[in-house]
Amino acid sequence: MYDRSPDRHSFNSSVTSTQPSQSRILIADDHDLIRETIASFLGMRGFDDVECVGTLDEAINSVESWGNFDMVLLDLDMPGMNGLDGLRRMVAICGDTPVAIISGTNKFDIVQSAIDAGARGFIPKTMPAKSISAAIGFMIAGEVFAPYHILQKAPESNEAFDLKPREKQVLSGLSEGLSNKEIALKLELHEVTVKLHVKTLSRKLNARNRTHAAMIARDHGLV
Amino acid sequence: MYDRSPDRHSFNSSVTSTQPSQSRILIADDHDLIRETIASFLGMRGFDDVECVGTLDEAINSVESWGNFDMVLLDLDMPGMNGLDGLRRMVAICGDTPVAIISGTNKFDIVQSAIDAGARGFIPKTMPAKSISAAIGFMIAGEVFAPYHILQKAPESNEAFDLKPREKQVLSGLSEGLSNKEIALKLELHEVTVKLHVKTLSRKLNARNRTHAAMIARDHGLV
DNA sequence: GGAAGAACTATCCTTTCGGATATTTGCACC
DNA sequence: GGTGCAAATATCCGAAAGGATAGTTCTTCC
Repeated sequence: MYDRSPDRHSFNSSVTSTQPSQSRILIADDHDLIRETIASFLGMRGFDDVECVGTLDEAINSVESWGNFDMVLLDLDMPGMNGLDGLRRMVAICGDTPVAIISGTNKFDIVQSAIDAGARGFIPKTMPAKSISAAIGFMIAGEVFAPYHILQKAPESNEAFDLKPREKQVLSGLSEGLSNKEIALKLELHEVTVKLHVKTLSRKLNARNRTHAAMIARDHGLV
Repeated sequence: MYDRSPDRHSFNSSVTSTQPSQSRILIADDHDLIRETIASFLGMRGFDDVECVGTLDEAINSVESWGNFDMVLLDLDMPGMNGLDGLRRMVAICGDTPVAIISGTNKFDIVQSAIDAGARGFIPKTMPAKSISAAIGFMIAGEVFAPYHILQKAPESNEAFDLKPREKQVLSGLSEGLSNKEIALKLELHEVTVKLHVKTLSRKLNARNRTHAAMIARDHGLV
């Protein structure tokens, strides 16, 4: 959200420099390779002052003793993190400076809860280094960042169920909360037939009953 | 999505330069002020080659005669755009180069459909110039961009129903497709009690039955 | 023109839902 | 200690859902 916190880099201070300027960035990741790769890439992109550590404790230590970072990146699976608890600790001591999670996973729920827990953004490790640095610039600018594609609701794994047309129609009736009789009326079928469709479609969706089927349909965007 | 299109700027070409490098950007907006503001700001940030036009036709003209832009920004409300049609036309002739929509509105649906229509991103005019340039860098890097806060599902008009805690629990059972008996087991209640809750909660949600209640719950994000 | 399969219909039966009405329990507030 | 209220429980009953099995159209395809 734009109003999430004050933008420490004012408009004026930026227009007089060109891009990243003097940003201090802290990277905390227990994999040397990843850490160094990102660090070196950031260095080339003008983020000149990058510090690297391998655990949450070291990261907290750095922040507390050196402070005034412009951006903190935390690996979600790093020692000491304990899920999002580590993030919360870091956010608490970081105040206004943005803290972002960097992780191998890219589950929608995790991204969501990370940001709810105070993260200024979420960077998947699958993201090209070039994009990562753009994202970091974005977060330093005060925005909240998360890659578009994982913000999308589940990839609409759609059509793996191969429902027949009739079944789809019945399913859509289901998700309106209609009874079999009402669906039958609507589709000009007999109630028994609708019951049959409900049964088979439920089996295809692997649903335990009509309600479950409707929910599954909704989750997969097939209504 | 990362695989949306080839990344014309390879990793190597980037690491040897610092940041934006020589990117040609086309801005199409009918408001002089906005156009010039963005353009001048981009110029200061190293996007050295920015061209400005005021209508879709001019924009298309520029692309066709000069070509090889690295990024095209289209105002959604500009003359000639006609909603997303203009976007589609531009995308069609732009090939791999990213086309983004820039607009005053920030409705979730519009963002969604713009990207579905081929936009590489969506930039609200309320966004600070600094963030805009970061976003542009991000899109040039091959990513899809949309501001986090409008990607969030509709503001969860939530809690207009004032369900009691038990009712919420039962509701969540409902939306898993559980039977009353199963819900009772899970919550350590008796089946009859669950039935009572289902009835009252359905009335509160204005649902015609359990399935409908589950769908309404899902629609309003209260599960 | 017969085989195969899809969509639909018919019966039968058990379980679950949904609704109505009444009673009990526990808690908070004078 | 009585009043009020929310949550839970108890019966009863008709309607709907769910499962199984069998039969009917109708088309398609060889």
